[in-house]
Amino acid sequence: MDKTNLPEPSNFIESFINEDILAGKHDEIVTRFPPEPNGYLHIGHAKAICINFGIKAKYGGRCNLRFDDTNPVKEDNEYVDSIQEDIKWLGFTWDNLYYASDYFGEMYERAVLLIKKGLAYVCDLPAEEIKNTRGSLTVPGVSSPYRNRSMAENLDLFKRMRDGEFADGEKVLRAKIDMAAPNMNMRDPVIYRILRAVHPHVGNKWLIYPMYDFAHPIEDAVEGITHSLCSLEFEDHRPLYDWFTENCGYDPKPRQIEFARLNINRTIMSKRFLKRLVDEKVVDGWNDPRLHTISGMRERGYPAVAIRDFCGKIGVAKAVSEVDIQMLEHCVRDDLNANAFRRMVVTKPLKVIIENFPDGASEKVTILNHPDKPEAGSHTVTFSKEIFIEEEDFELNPPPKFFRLRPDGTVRLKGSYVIKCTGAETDKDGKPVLVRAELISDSKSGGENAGMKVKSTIHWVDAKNFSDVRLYMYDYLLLDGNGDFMDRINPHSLVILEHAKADKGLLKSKPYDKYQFMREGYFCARSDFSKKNPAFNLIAGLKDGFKK
RNA sequence: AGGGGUGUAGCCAAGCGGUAAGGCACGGGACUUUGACUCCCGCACUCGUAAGUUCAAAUCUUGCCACCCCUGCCA
Repeated sequence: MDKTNLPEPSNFIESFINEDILAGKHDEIVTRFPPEPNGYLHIGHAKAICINFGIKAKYGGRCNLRFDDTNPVKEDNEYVDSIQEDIKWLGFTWDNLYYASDYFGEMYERAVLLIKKGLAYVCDLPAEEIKNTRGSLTVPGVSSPYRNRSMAENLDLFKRMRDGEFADGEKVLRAKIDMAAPNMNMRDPVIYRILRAVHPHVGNKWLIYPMYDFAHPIEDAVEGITHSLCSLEFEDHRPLYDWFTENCGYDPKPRQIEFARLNINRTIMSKRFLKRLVDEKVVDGWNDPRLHTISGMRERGYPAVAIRDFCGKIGVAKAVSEVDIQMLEHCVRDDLNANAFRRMVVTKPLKVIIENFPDGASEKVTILNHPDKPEAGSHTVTFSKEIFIEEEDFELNPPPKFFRLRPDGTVRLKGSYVIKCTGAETDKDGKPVLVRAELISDSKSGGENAGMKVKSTIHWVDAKNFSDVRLYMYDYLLLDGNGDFMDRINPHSLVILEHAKADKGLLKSKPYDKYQFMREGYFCARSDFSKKNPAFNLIAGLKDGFKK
């Protein structure tokens, strides 16, 4: 590493890395993302992924993907597949793909080494007894009666544990550290347990499985990880982590650094709850668009770049915090606004009849796909005597500062004419059901009066040529105080819109399943991501439609 | 005989002895074929708190307060 030209650190982790480089500890910086394949990745994982892969990019180093699969009872290959897909979709490429289970032989050997050093022993205490003798936060633990078995006996017993001579749970291997340590993790932690389970990656090759605290430092050391980044709850484990790398004879040793995990208000990110939502069929699966799993967000139409941008903006620190969901939405809007194709959609249709437009006639109107990027091309929609506008874009008795359509008022139809309202029909409740208007000739885009000033522009759809689509906009799932699930309606979110009317160019095919609209990358800014605007048209973006 | 962490604006977050970056949110204005976007302007005399050291403290010292994590054969 060039010590004279270190990258400017943007957080405390990078400051540590720079210090280590300056101290001459490393030639190359190596990180890893080590998920346990026991669930789908969510936005919280995205933070860890961005940090680890971000360091790789910044320091020109490496970053591995490693499945931390040391507990076969919780893991499944469905998850190893989804995790890879999600990381790739987020835009990252790992240097190597490893499985912790491929190191089981190495780990076994290191455990034997600990026994030979007198630093580990086989304990026959049942789980309950181990718990009882561990002491409490304020009371020291008491030593296991098996703590002083001879090295030869320990070696023999451990080998027989491996060979299947004992039942599950009958014996464990423990590190011999300090039963009186104030740090509970150091009170002779279990490092191997007997478990008869088929492992998704290594099958039934092993009957004993290493525990996280023992396995993780070895995994990191074997791969030459220089900086092992994890979340805050592992701070207490760092002394153990260092104890294992030291006593198992690894050099150089990886350095564990902890950072605060991501919390976002109003969103569920705990794997336990996510799994419950899926298992209890509250949602349709791990990729349900209402979820903030990576696959759910992909399904909903979040651009990957927005998620990366978000992770960069929230920073990395050690204070427990809760980021406002608006920060995420801002990042989404930012990308959509810059890149998404514009399309018009009317979600609550109100019919307008243009009285001075010939019956049965129809005109073509060309609209830029993106207002700032003519190179993105354009699309054509039709205009005829009857159109739909948004219900809320017309007010019979407009409040002050209402700039859209009103009796005798004018408004610009996006990409088309300026119209003047000549009347309206209401139902028995006084709610407008039909608006009459006339267009101002030559006010059409490109026409002589195209430049005429109007207070506002609204979106519309030709009543003769629209696509009838079902739009489903879900809010975030929330938990109530009792931990039971409930749906909550977001003030700026529409829940279910049965029949929206969209300009014909918008959708490719029929019929639409309920999430297709979002999957195809269209966004309704008004409902999904609008800050507050009462009348804003659909910002639509084809997923791959427009390359920046 | 508990231990380990963290407190900077409504929400994130820089800052590491020289007089409080930036983003989100919010408020005001300009612009606008969508009131969006964009662009300006505003938004912490103060950094959990109380003392102390210093010419100078968010930064150093001490006490106190608040919150988070730790007693799985989970990770």
